[in-house]
Amino acid sequence: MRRKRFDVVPYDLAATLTSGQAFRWRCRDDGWEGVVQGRWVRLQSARYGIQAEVMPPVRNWMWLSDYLQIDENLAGVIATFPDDEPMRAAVAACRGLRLLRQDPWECLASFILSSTKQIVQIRQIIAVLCERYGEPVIAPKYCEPSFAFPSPERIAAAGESELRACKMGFRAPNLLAASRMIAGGEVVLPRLATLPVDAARAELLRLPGVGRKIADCVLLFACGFQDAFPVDVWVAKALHRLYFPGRRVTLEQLRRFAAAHFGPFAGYAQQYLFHYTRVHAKLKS
DNA sequence: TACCAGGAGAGCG
DNA sequence: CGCTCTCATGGT
Repeated sequence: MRRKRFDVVPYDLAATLTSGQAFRWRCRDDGWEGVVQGRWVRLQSARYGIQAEVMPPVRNWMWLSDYLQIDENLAGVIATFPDDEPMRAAVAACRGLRLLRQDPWECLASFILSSTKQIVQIRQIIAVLCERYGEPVIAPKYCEPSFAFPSPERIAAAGESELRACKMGFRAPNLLAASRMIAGGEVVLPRLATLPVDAARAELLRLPGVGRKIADCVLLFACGFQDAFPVDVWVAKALHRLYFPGRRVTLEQLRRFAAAHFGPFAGYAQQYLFHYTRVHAKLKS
């Protein structure tokens, strides 16, 4: 086992890993276990930040510090948020919540599977998908077998009925067709980060099952476009309740408001609103 | 049981 | 345009 200490404060691991941006982290013994770049990882929060454990060999830690966005200046990000009551409340309630920088394919596939599903269910579908099609990953003996996220080629080689057997329902044909377009080089995901945001979004929108919301999730969570602002049912509810109480507002109006109101790190602000709203909904019920 | 879930896409007036 | 319906499945 190789250990690494990341000095980064504040960093709320639990909130970050369970706030609906990534779906494969599991809590065990006061730590979090997952797979990043095909490597098994265990993370634990500490006073100084994060303690990481991986299996040897390890050449460097860039792949992990990049994924965790260790070098992001969180205070600087938050300083760009609008100084209004909703954002103050969200920031106060979600101290240390951060955005990850994920693999574009895993992110895209995960969000194709996310539509009209609760986060618990999304996690289940993805777990089955990885068990059936992912390459085995070397993990400590005490762990049950773990798997990498399956490649687009591997999913493209599956049949629609096989995928439906993973409980993904009507999302199966979308995931299959998208996999085939990626595997065939029709859309090149690693290139998206080098494009202007509108061009990158247009590329994603060519994929079946990918509309504005899912495209924005991939742009934000995987391509580094920190002003991308995915509006899902939760964020729409939050924006409506907090900024347009009692008024009728369309989805497009909410997007335009968000683009104008939340600044260069709008996507970060969105994650705070999303998590804040969900935690509060949970407390109220 | 009924309703809803980090939507997309087609069909309609 | 803007609205409605369907798609599949399971949690609460």
